[in-house]
Amino acid sequence: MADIRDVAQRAGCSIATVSRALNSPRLVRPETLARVQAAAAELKFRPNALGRQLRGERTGLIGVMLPTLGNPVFADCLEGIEAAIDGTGRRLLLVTTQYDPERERNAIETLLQQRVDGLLLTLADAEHSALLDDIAAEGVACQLVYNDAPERPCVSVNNRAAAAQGVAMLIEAGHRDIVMVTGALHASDRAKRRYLGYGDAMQAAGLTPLPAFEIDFNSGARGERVREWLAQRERDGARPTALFCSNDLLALGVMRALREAGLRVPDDMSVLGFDGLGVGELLSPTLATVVQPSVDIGRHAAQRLLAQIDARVGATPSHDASLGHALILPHEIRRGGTVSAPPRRRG
Amino acid sequence: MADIRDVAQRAGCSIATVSRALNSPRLVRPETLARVQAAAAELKFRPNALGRQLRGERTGLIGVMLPTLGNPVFADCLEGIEAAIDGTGRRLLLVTTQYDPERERNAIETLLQQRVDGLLLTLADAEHSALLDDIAAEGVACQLVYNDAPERPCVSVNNRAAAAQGVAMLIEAGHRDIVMVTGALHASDRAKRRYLGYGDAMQAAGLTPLPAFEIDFNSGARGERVREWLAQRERDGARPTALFCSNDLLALGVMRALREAGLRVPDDMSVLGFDGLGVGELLSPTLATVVQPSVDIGRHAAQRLLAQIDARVGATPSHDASLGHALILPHEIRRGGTVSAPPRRRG
DNA sequence: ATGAAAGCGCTAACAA
DNA sequence: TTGTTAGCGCTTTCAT
Repeated sequence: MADIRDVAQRAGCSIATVSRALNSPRLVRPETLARVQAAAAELKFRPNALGRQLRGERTGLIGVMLPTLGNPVFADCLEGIEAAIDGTGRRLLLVTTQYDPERERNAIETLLQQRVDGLLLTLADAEHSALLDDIAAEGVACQLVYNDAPERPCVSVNNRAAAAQGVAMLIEAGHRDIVMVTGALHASDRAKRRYLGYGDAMQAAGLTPLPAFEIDFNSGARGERVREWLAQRERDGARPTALFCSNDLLALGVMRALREAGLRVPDDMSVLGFDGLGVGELLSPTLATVVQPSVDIGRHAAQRLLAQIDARVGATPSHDASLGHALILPHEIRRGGTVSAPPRRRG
Repeated sequence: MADIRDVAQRAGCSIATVSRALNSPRLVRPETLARVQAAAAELKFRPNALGRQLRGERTGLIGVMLPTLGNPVFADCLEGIEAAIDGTGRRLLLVTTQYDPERERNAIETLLQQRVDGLLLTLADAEHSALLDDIAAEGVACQLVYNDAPERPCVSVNNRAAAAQGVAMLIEAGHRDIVMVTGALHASDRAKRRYLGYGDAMQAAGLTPLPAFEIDFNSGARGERVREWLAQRERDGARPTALFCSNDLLALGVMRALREAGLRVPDDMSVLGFDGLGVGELLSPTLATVVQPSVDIGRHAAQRLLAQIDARVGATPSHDASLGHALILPHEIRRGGTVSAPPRRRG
């Protein structure tokens, strides 16, 4: 593989000139430029980014850490990120963590070793993460994605308020027995906030919040679990009329379980999701959900990160103060076919 | 940021010893090792991967290029890739191309400049891509993903046979008027092969293959297009009874358009997809589709790539000959609720 | 078991 | 406008 020296030799100039010809063509005489370009082409010279990165101040690398790509909400966000960095000459280093805090630690360390210019992270729990302070201390640009930690640089929706609004919509539709279904609550700060929002809405309507129904997100036997739980509630005469699922994927799984249990949505049970996955609109009935602008979340986070990185040039740390706090994007309630008035009371 | 020299100084040894302590601890006296580790910890030393990569033979970087993450089929594949490289100490450099051949060129060039050890690619059209020969000539390990190019190193299903089998299933169900719906045919070699498979199945049953109905995948007004087309066919008295969509996402969009046009699936029109997206099983009716093992495709491709990379150590090029051809994974027909017998003939 | 020294490929002063 | 040169941080012979 030809290196810059080979090109210099072939073009009959010094390596400095080659470097200039490639990076600042205007600093070199047209004739020389042409010779260099010709030489480079003939030798199929491909600049080694590592050399440049090692030397320079920036690598052009952005580290992205997400829980999983199996949930389209994150894939969508990543599309937004890609869109934002497109044309900036940056590249993405991607890691997924499967919601595992230890993997989060390792991943970040790895990204930092690669000397990324900045980090875009979704953490399992942003509140209790000492990682963030470390990162801040390193002086590496960083934006959280989806985590809404008021005091941190992040881009998200207001999960609590959004959830509350969604549940309020259920209440308005006439529901009083509403249960929130979620993955392991301790594993996600977003789920926790959404549960708080659920509580807010219930109380605001004079209703008593019920304990969340937690099901292991990774378990294959989710349907089974849901059916058991339903049967149990049935026996207790306490079957809810509406389910608020902490995310759309979960909602889809729950709906399937309901179907298998012989319950119709929304006639026997209303279902509300959270995320606003595109597929939700393609179903029939369409999935009612709290929509967060995933692509925009990614896009904005990336834009803020880039601004933060650029600001680091000779700017005082306080200069990017505006990027140091949360950017809360608007959510939206998507009324869908999976929510209707509750069935008339049995008995 | 502390560098290896700082650590050496603090530990009272040379930088060579620090390097050894970090990379081959057994080559250094336990006492020295301890001192180095202590020094590294105290200084929060973080090895600079760029230095190592520039010096060494390998970067540990894998370049991944996919059309989009908006289609879960690729996100799933990426999950498989991640799973395969997990624990190997490699990192992923990710780029999406939106099916744009020019972006493909640039992306690959970029990845090569970063000196990735290997490439995992899904190309718009693998057959007519000179890129691949270039890459092969560079001596960079490379596996195609999803593209089934018999003579290339790739991992995929047999798109033609799989499509034929899916269409055969429609025929068995009693359909004779079957149209294939697809994005721009010229933009994807997979769509082309699936159309060939459609033709195979039709002819095998003594039926005449019909021209494909191509709709712009990126257009927002897809529903409108579908409705127009349907109306047209209606006027001609040639409305098909079944639609074979070249992928599941398209199938979902088409189903929505059908619904909006007042047609019921499967009562008025059967729909068959291709991909086997997980969400397809959650719908009701469940989406009938030709399932490809996306996660496994990714996983296998990554595994083969790693093997190829490892083989490059002092092995003759012919050694990885076994990785130089296609790996065709089994597909599967998922019978779903969106396919039934055709409605009785009108009139 | 450890150290000295030579680069990996590139950029950016500094000189000319 | 161009060339010389000194590294960026690390690994790896080759000595000791």
